[in-house]
Amino acid sequence: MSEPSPHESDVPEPHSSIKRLRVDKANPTIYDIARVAGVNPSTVSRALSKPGRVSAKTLKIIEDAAAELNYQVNPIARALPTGRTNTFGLIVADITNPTFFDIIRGAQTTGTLRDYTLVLAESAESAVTELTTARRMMTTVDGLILASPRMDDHDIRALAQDKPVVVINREVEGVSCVIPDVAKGISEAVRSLAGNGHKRIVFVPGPPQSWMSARRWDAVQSACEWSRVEAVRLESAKPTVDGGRRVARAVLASGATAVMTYNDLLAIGLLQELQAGGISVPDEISIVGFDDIFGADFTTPPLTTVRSPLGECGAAAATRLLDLLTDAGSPIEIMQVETELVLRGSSGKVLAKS
Amino acid sequence: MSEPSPHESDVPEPHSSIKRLRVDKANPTIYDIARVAGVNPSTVSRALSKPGRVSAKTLKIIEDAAAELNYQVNPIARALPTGRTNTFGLIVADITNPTFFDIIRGAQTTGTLRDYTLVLAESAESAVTELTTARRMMTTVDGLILASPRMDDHDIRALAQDKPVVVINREVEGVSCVIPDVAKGISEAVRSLAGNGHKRIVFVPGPPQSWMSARRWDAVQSACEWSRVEAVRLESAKPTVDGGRRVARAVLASGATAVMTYNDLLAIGLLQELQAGGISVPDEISIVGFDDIFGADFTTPPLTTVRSPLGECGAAAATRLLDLLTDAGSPIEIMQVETELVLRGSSGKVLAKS
DNA sequence: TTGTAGGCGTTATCAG
DNA sequence: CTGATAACGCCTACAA
Repeated sequence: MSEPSPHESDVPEPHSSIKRLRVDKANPTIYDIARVAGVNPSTVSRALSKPGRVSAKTLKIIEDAAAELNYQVNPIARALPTGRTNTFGLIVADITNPTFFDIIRGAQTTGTLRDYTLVLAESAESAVTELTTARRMMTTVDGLILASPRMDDHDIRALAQDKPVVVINREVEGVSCVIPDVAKGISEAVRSLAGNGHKRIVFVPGPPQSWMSARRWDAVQSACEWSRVEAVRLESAKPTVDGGRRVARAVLASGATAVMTYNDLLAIGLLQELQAGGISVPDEISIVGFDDIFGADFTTPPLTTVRSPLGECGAAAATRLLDLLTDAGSPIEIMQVETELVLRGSSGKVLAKS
Repeated sequence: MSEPSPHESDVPEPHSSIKRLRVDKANPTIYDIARVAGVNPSTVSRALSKPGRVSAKTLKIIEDAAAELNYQVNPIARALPTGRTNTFGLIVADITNPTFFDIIRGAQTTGTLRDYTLVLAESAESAVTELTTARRMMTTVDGLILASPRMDDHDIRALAQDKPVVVINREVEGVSCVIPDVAKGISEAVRSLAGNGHKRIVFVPGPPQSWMSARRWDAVQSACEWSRVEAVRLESAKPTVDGGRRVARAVLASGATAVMTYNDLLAIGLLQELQAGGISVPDEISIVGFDDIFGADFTTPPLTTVRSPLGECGAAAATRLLDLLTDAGSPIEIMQVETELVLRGSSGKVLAKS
């Protein structure tokens, strides 16, 4: 018991090359570079970060040394004195919802383009989780994108006071937002439905806290008014495929010949449930979704929907955020992106019923 | 001229509350806490990180002070001495591909559960981008998940030597992997097709570098052999809906009555194209996809597919990684997750043609 | 149990 | 243009 086995394995050290004594060091620092380059660490720092604050000659020496040592900056060491991490956060309401996939994608892609990396989190549709997550993130990232946030305007503004914040799918006074202009797409949709003889449109709203849901309903109402079509609204539904299934009965009961849903997920669930119940779409009832998510055109009939350029939103938000991070002040606070009707098979003429 | 105006403004200082002198400081540090708590900073550090290394009394004092000052640890300051960021990276081959959404979701969710935050990046299907990204990430995160990596085994092992790495959808010797066991699902699928009278199955492979694609083809071959069905293979196709459309002609030309595709995207594109060409599915040709991605059941007929539990893969990989991060050594290197046939409408009996 | 002192890898402020 | 030297905020032996 007193003698621990000296060597568990006597396997010879692989690749034990003496001349690489320091070259293979796990994480070479600017001190190591300084040593082989024969300069002061601070000079190395300058050479590697600032552009022309160092003579061309020593720059070369330092770069060579860095290359030889296979040096990589330590981002967190750099972040400590500077406070910048070259990182931005994205918080989505529900990572389960494909709507956000496009947003994530857009943000990630344009972030990478500008050498920023994406930190992703979700709020699980909870305002408090969202705020907590945001707060924690704030300490790590340079800026934050909030996609369809559920927390108070107040809290959002508070966050924005700390570091740049961009909000997607909601308008918050005093903070930069990118919001789809629903008016155009919705009026196109309503006009199309009206043109097909629909007299009564029922709207299936999403979560009550959803700013976007309210905006969409507003737009549906005014478009209907304009087109002299009656607009009715159901109770809030969970914005999922299953939520759509659940709402089918109420939709039927509404007596409308056309449905517009808060999002495509609802529309798809509704479509499935109606078809399962023997209802023909669009002959008996027309369905119009919202967003044009991935898979919206997989259904039969493919879903007519008001496309919201989600990917663009994510990209625009990231661009805006990164601009805020570099430029000092940019006046524009609200970016609108266009929505448009994507006419597919799930909407059409109203057929005489009896 | 000799008397300067004594007070430029006589306006009383707004909100000059003396007691908040330090309370409202932007970013309180453990030093601030130490001051108000009347202890040494190091004690604060202990109190806030270590469990029972501090007396209950002073702990209370410190916690109160922290709460009062609204203290939040600075993760990057903490990361510098410890080297741990409570962060893990996930690199996916193509953020455009819905297959990865579930993986992302699974990883994000279980990461959050264990108080880790997710850093997301994509390699755009490029081996070099992937390696570069991975290298850069390595400096910031505690561990890395590689989903369907495209780089060399060698490079992956090199990364894994630095920090814990878990690979999804590929087997790399010496590094932890979570891979769907395709055999079960595929043999179920082939048996089902054989049972429906199919004598010749054509397989549409994915990207040539895809380890998974090769495995799937292998499994299809051996399952077919076992079921005494002929298996043929087409050229590699882009694993997208569009790729699926493009391959329709070749599928038809193969003379097979059933197709199995590398993934669902291919299957869906193929389905659409065949139907557009007046071919009836599954009456004239059966289609079996792979993965069971979101939307696979939106089609008409809904897609029969070999489900790969993507979300589970993401979750399992994250769990494994986090275990590696906390526990010292865990022997298990390969986690297999089961695949299973999801029988839906796109496959069925072969009908006599003429 | 608590305080002291040094360090983590960079940047930043001064001199020189 | 370059070299010292002090932060940045926290952790961690080591000592008291």
